[in-house]
Amino acid sequence: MSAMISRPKGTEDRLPAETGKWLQVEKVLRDISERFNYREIRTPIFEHTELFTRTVGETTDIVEKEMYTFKDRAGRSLTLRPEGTAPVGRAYIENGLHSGPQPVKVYYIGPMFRYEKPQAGRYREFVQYGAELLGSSSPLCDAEVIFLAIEICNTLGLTETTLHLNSIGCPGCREGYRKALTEYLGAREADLCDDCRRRLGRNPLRVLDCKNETCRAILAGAPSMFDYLCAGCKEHFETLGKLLTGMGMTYRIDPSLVRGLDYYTRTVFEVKWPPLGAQDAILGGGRYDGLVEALGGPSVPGVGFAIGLERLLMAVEKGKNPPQGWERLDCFVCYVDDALACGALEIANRLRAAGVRADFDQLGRSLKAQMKQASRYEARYAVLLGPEEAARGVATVRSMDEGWQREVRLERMEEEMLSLRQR
RNA sequence: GUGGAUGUAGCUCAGUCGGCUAGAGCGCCAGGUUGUGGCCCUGGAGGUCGGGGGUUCAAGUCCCCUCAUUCACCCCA
Repeated sequence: MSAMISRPKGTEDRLPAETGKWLQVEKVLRDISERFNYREIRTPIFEHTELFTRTVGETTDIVEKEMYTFKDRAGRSLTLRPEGTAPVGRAYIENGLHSGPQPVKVYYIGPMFRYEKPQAGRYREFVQYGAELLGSSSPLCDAEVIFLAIEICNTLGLTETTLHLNSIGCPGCREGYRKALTEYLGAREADLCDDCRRRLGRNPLRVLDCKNETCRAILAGAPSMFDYLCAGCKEHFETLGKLLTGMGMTYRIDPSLVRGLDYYTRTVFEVKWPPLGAQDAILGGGRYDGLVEALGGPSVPGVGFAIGLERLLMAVEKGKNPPQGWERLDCFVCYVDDALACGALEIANRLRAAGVRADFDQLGRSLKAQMKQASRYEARYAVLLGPEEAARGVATVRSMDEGWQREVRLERMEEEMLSLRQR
């Protein structure tokens, strides 16, 4: 045997035993999205690197150290997408969706890639579901998108979630706040942790969510973003709050919620599910009014969020109605000697054509072993085909659950299995 | 990038103070029943003890290095 090749760090094989659960969760996501009138969009897995450096931000962790960037054979710099919003913005412009009816409401499900050190709930290849609403700056949209997110969680049985909400203002008022914060922190620079001293020069807002104790103490007296919000941003935030409350939703205003992507404006939010442990944010999102323009399109606002499906699935499995993810086989066709293998294949194929989930032995095993296999597939029924029955044009149908068995004419087999399956 | 934990059969794990040919349960294959699954019984296959080096008469066990996995920090989904 040659040396074994293992999967790359931070990736996962999804085996048949679990893909059923994924399909179930994905189906819920699609159904709810369509009900909210979001349509699926599929964009490339890789994009020009600049798409992300321009929108996500040069100083963010994602761009600084987490991107899978490579040169193709023609020397172009490409990047495996680390997130889904910028590609949607690009596609929106490139396909002229801004010239069609607004708003544009889309969702996606697909793999994202970030070069991080893996741990529980964090992978280098992970799957995100995302919903994006472009073309309106109304807080109604923020509210709808957040409601959609919570609706997904509730439908999947995740009721103990907490919604964290904040406003980071527009570029205008954020600049004022940034100055004030930089000034305040600059005066206390010596007491900040190493990380925060570095952040101070590059991206001072990031100091806000530092967990270091002394940094937190310093931040307690720091100026608050809320005092610097312009009239428009303030009104937007307050209206959103009223809308959420009106929909019966509870949320926590969390001034430390900053989010690690530069394109966010005004609303940012996160939904956490504490039982998950360290990586307990199952979804996050916000408003991005400058994104489309930054990509060379018209000035079009947008708002959206993304769910990490691995985390969502971990939570759902710990939650109230975990997906079972395995469907029983309807019928396993057994044959008594090799000469009848062809007959078994024919019966199985006829059942399949009739819509019955059917299989038969392909290893030439003993009848006993075939029955065992039928058990392993959790088949509801076994069909036994022996020489005597074959000669008489019948086969034995056995209920694997109840143990009874009876003869059925071969030409009636589809009909019989279909009606048995109804029970 | 930093720190901790763990690497023994397909899976979950025992393996004492360094000492025979490295074990169990589950799973897999076969037989017990020449045409019948689950339960039970019997047998079988399956291991470079992550890899490399060192100490020793002797290493799964001790030491060093390395790789991988995992958890946490950072950050995020």
